[in-house]
Amino acid sequence: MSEMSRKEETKNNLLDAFWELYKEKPLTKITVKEITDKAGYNRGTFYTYFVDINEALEILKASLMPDKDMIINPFIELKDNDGKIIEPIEGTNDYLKKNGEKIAVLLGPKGDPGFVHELKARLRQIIINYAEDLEIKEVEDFEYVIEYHIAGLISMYQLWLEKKQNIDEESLGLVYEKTAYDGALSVINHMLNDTK
Amino acid sequence: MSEMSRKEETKNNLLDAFWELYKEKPLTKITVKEITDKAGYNRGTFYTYFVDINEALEILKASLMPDKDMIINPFIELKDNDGKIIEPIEGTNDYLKKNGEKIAVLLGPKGDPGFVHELKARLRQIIINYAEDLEIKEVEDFEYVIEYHIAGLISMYQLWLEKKQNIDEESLGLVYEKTAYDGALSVINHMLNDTK
DNA sequence: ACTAATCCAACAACATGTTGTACAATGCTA
DNA sequence: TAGCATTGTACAACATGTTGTTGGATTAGT
Repeated sequence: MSEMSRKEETKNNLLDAFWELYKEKPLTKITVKEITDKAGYNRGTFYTYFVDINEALEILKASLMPDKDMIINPFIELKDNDGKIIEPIEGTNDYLKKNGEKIAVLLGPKGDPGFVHELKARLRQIIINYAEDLEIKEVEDFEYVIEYHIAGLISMYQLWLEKKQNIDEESLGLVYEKTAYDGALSVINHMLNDTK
Repeated sequence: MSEMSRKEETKNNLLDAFWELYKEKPLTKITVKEITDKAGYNRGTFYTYFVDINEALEILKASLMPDKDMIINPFIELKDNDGKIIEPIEGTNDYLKKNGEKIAVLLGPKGDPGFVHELKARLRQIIINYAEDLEIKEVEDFEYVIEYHIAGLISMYQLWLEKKQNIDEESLGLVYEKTAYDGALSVINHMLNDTK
């Protein structure tokens, strides 16, 4: 572990305690006293670091936001003009390894819609910037396709976590690829017609 | 307007007032007093109808949940074995017309993740029931494809509302169809390669 | 190196606000 | 006018946000 001032340490302890509670119950039921009790501080101390509980959550969310330079790859496989998949950006996997559990909670049914919203907006922006470099024409339309795909992907991943990984990662990957490249409705119709 | 008992009317007034506040600020900052002041009742009256603010939200959410017999169509166009699109269910449009604004808020960045989760789960279940009647094989895989599509569609719709309908409904419909039938990544790659 | 001045994280205590409940008094409406 | 719906009021329990104090660490002066 790296050096840490007392200030930083206390703040982290408070955030950790808050997170433990956040995993268990809705924001409305969490009190400052609970947080500080759990972290082992006086209630007043909380207010030297945060103006209220909401701010604590905002700080947590911000710390989980990916940098601009990360994360493209697990969400979308961009290909260049020759059809070659653009290489994943370094650090993405570390990011997910470190924050995956928390992110899963925020994406889940007790999670935070603001987080999901911001996350999607960022990913969209990253991809759109890339597209603008290529002087793409139908930018508005493009944005909607991206949105559809990002949301679908996040949600698929979230469902997988919720179902306790009931299928293995490879299978999920295959389903994902088929869906994303052939079209969800095509795949569905195909599956339906296979039955007869 | 239809007949309404005093009791129903009061309850509705309280729910309306709550909704006005909910649109503006997070649940944690809303107090019972604010609600009853806005609705013009005594604070105690609130407690004859709800045990707490959370319950008020739950009731609101429940009132916006689509019946089992509705809503398939705007989210997915199921086709039968001959490729004919199954007819939309009656009442779906009325439902969206009446509740669209509220639903948009609940799906949005200040919305409720539980609502989104429940909504997706219901839609998934409706479709899966349908699929099981047809004795479909790969049920697990099927579920993920559905999830991807529903989430993508909801999110696309939500973005459209957020962008104040910056493209017209027909265009959105076209983008949607192309994406859902040809695959988001295929469409994206196609758009990118069109630039050069 | 020793002391004094300063800083500042953490705390206890306080004032104020909110919650949930109770119950008698008042107002509507059928 | 009888029966509910709503009000007004009060209360205990708890939560919030602020203030002034304490004591250990950090810095500055000699």
